[in-house]
Amino acid sequence: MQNFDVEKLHPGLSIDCVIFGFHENELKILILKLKNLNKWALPGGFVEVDKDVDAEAAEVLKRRAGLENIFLRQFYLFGDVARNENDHARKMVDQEVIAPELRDWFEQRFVTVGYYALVEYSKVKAPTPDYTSESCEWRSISELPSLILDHRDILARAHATLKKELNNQPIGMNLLPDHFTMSELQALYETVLEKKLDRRNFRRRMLSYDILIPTNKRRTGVAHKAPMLYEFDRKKYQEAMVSGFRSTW
Amino acid sequence: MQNFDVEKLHPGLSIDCVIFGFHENELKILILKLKNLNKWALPGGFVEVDKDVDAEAAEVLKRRAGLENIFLRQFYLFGDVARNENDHARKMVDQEVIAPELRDWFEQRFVTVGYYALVEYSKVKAPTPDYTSESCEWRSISELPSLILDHRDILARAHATLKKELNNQPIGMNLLPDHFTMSELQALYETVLEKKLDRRNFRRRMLSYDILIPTNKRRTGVAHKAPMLYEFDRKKYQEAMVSGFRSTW
DNA sequence: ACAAAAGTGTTACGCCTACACCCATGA
DNA sequence: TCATGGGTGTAGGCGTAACACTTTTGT
Repeated sequence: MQNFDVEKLHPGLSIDCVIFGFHENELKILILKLKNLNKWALPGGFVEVDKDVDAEAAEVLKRRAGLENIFLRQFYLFGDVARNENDHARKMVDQEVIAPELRDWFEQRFVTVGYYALVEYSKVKAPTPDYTSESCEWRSISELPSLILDHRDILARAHATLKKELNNQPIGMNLLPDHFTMSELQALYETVLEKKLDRRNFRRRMLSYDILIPTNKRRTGVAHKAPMLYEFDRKKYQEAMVSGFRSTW
Repeated sequence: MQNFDVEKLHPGLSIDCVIFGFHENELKILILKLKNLNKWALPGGFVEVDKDVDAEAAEVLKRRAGLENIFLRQFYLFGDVARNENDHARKMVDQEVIAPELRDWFEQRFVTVGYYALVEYSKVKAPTPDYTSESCEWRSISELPSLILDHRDILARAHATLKKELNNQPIGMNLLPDHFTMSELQALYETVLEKKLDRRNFRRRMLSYDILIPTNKRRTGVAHKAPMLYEFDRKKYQEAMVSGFRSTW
C-alpha cells in the first residue's frame, strides 16, 4: 500500500492519460487493473506543486510505458462535479489500495486533465502497474472492460480529438515501427477513423504530403507481392505537425 | 476589499476568460483594470467545490458582461509552475485589493483553465469590474496595455484556437448583430484571420454553407449602394457547429 | 458626374473520386 | 496456377482562385 506525502501535491488536481498503441490492426490503449476490484483505470497521477502539469503527464507516460520524448497532448479538463463518486475513496480504502489516512485526500473534489499519447506498441516492453493496480495491459478500445469514474468518457473524447486532428496533422510516427508499408499506414488511418479508405487515393495523398521516404527495402516472408517499406522524414513530419495540412482560409 | 469564504473554493484552480467582441472592424476583448495597479487582467474567477468548472466560467461571463447562453469554449489548462509570480499575491495585499488574511490563499500555486467567448459587442451594456478592479473595458487586441501574469499568452492561445476553428466551424452568431451585411461578415473573418479575402469568393463560399438567410431589407443611410442584410439560420448554424464543415477524410 | 461599394458571372486549374489493369509472391 | 495483395494510371467532376463588368447610392 502506497503512502505518499500529499502535502507536496496540488490539491484536487489529477492527470489521466489515454496511451494509444496500434497492433494487429487494432487501436489499443494501456489500462490498469485495480487491486481487489474488478475495475480498470486509465494511467494517471497527481501533480506536485512545484512541477509543470505537462511535465507530470510526461512522467506518467514514462513510469507506465517506459517511454520519453513521445507525442503527448493535453486535450481537455474534466471539471464536472458529477465525475466524483462518493464511495470511490471509501472503496480504495476498503480494498487496502490506499492507506486509511489518505482517505480525506482522495475524497476531496477532483478535476482531471486529460492527455493522449501515441506510442509504438512494440517499444513498450513492460507496461508497469502503479501502487493501485495489479497489472497494466494493452486492450483494444473496441472491447474494453468496465472503467472507473468517467474514464470511458475521457477515452471517448481523446479518440474524437484524435480523429479531428487527422484532418490537420500527420499521424504515424511513434505509433508505427520505424519502417512500415503503405498498407500498414492505411490500416492505422482506417482504424482511427473507423472507416475504409480507397487504397490508391490514400497512397497518392500520403505521398503528396511529402513526409514519407521510400526505402529500397521490401517486406518479405509474407504472402503476396513484397511491398515497399517507408519511413517518415522526421524533419518534414515535425514541420507538418506545427504548420498543419490544409487550412481552407 | 473583498472577503470571501475560501473554504468553499477549489484550491489552486482558477478560470480566465477571453471575451471576444467585434466593433468597428476590430477584434476586442474585455479586460479589467486592477485597483491601484497599472496592470490589466482577463476576467476570471475561482471554482466553488460543488460547481462544474464550465458552469463557473459561464458565471464569469454573466457577471462581467451580463450575458447568458453564449458561445463559451474551454480551450486549454495553463499548468506551468512559472506562471505563478512570487510577489503577485503580496502586491494584491499591499494595494488593498484583497484582505491580508487571504494572502495565503492567493499565494498557493494556481493552474488556470482558459475559456474563450464570442459575444455581441453592442449587447454588453455595462461591462462590470470585479472586486479586484476599478474598471472593465473593451480593448482592441492590437493595442493592449500590459497584462498580469501569463494573460497575454492566454489571449494568444485563445486567438490561435479561434483561427484554427474557423476552418471547421462557422463564426458570427453572437459576434455580429442579428442583421448584418456580407461585407460586415467578411470584415469579421478578415479581422480574426488577419488577412484579406476576395470579396466574391467569400460571398460564394458563405452562401454555400447554407447558414445565411437573406432578408429583404437593406442597410440605408450610408454611402453607396444599399447592401442586403442577412441573418443566420439558427438551426442550420447550430448543426454546422456540431458537425463541422469540411473534414477531408 | 463621379467615386465607391454592391451584386453577378466566367474561366482555368488543381484536387479528389471512382475506377481498371498489370505485377509479384507464397501456397 | 491461382488467389491475394501491391503498384500504377486515368477520366470526370467538383470546388476554388483569379479575374471584369454592371448597378446603385450619396455627395
